[in-house]
Amino acid sequence: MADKKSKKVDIVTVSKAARVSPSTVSRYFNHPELVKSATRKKIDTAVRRTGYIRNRAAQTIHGIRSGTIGVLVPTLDHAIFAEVVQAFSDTVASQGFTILLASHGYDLQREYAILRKFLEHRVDGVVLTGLDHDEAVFQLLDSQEIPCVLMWNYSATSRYRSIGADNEQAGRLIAEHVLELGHRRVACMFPPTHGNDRALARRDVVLTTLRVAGVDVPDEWMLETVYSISESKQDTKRLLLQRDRPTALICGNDILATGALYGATASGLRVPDDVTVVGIGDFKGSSEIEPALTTVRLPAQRIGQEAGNAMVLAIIDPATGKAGSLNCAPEFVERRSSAAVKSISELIAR
Amino acid sequence: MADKKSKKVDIVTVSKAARVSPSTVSRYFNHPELVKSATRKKIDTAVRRTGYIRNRAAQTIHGIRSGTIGVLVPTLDHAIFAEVVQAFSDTVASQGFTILLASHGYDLQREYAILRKFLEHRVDGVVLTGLDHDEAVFQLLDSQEIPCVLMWNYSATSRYRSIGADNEQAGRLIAEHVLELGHRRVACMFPPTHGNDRALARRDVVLTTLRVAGVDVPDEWMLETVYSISESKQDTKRLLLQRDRPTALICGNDILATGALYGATASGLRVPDDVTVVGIGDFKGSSEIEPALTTVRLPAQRIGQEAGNAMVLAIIDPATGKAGSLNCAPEFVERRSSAAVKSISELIAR
DNA sequence: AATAGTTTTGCAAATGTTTTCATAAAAATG
DNA sequence: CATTTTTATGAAAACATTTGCAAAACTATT
Repeated sequence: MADKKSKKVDIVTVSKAARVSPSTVSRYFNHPELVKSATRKKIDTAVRRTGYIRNRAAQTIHGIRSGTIGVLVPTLDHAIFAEVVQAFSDTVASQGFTILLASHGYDLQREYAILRKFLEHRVDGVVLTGLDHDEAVFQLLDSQEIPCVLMWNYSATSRYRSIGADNEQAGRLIAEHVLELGHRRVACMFPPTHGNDRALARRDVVLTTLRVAGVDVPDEWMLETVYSISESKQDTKRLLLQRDRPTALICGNDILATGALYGATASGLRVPDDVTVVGIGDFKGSSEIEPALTTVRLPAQRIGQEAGNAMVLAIIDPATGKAGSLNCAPEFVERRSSAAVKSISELIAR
Repeated sequence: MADKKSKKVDIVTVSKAARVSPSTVSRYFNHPELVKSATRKKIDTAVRRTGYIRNRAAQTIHGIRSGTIGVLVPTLDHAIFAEVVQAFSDTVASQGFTILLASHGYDLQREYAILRKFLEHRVDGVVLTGLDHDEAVFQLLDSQEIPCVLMWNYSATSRYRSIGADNEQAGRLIAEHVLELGHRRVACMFPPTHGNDRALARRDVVLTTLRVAGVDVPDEWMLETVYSISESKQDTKRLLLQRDRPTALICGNDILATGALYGATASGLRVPDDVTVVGIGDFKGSSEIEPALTTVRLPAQRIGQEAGNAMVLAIIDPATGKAGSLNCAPEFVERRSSAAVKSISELIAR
């Protein structure tokens, strides 16, 4: 099979080989029930002999769906996004869709450019990460009337349908846990919030929750640390080596928390006896690390699936598909890295 | 901008708005130097006013490149693949290409189906992961005369151009290190090798290198463990809790090694004093974990970039672009998780 | 101002499909 | 067996572009 002088084989090549008209070949693919089974057989062998592969580009200009979905993430380098994308991709692939993937590296200008490129490819739908986007992005989306879902974060009031976890809830859960354990001297470590509404939402709510409970985080305990285990390990060591150190460290995500755990160990401190460390995310490995990390689970896989299903529905049935946002609720997970303050150390600290 | 009754705006809508012919609008995009700057201006505002977005599908049927590259990985759920894909994507994006991404989950049948789908979309090139693929896949590729690179692994004799690291070399490096440290009682932990030529190559060469040095790995020390920190932690605990335990554990990748490190800690053993643990990969976090992991670096980012550059070159200049395979050499990285056997424990063991 | 040369533009054909409509073939009905 | 109904096929138009060619509009040269 698959020779035919290797010159471009199109639907008319096939139709000649099968001695039928091009229309019939087209029908063979799109409405096989309309073609007699004898003809079907002829075409079948012709397709095989010629090695014909359908040309979706040619279909697409007839207003037929392209079968692609544009997925735009900040980066794939954070395992958590990779996990979401993987789940999304699997879900839509089972319905025959392929994803066009691009990342903007937290640069909102690039996001607009990439979106345009997606639209040039006539994607059937678009998935964006997070709630905040450039106004131009939203306007472009509006003008194209194309299904769009904002994945990863949830907000009841998002401009487009959002499917994801409520970051405020996640932040509140972890802050409340730390408070319940009796900690009053707490430090925070969050990633840079520029162009990152997830991190911003989490940080704000953590701080507010603490403040409401009468706990203020001094500036020098308010760390802004880039998403990296090594940076976080460094910063944690610096933080904990001071004589006047916090009894708890709340990290904006589990990567930072992992680095913090390593940093504490490297400083000769025991977690949770000397210091409590908590994260947000429940990434892979968070449950296995020693000590296992107390965190809040953001159900990445479920989010990817739900978003995938929602997207496919919106594409194949735009009427029904316009349903609302979906909160894949974060869930507090208590493990070994957090413990109640020791009354003695608390006393000494005063 | 961007209204125009929101009905389909195509190149003729624009041409009418600008009072020129469709051909001129087409030229404006494809050969701007051929259109007078006054006309260019007119078209420019018309495009803006109508909110026109080019239709790549319509271009593609003229044999013009689609501007997409199909990328096929086993899964995105392994951070290392995500990293490679990210680097690849960034590299080709800077040249105007977008990637179509799909994963086959180590199922070679699916790989063929996905490749076909890529070809239906008329991708300009295809990237496959690893060296081993179904014969049907290669034949399809042959018949389509489409640029293809095998990413992640290197082999001088691969059927298509391969750009990646030499896994045998990686395996040899780590095995030799363990031997040099004087270990004779060594265990191995590798992922299932079915459909995974990377893992297979590594395991084989590790075993051979050991055997040549007179070290045989008994069956019960030959662990097959799924790619997962928790599984690996479990299996390691089981392995190390036996009274008769190895002095070194060679892991097929850093994820397994990470789990092994946790497992050792959880068993109350110290690394490297009680047992040496080494990995392959140098994943993110491997240098920060306590103790820092001795491993072999597979330069994921570089591989992604090189593959991206090679692919773009092959697409825009098929003549020159046919260069050979590229070995992004693995590099031994000694850190804290490995140490020479203690003579005493060695004596006892004998 | 006429001519030649150059730049800019438009017309029409081509690209690989799908789809509507009409016709031909087959099956069902009397 | 003739007629009607149903089913299967083909012809041609449509889709959104690009491009080769020729005509038109400028510029430069005399």
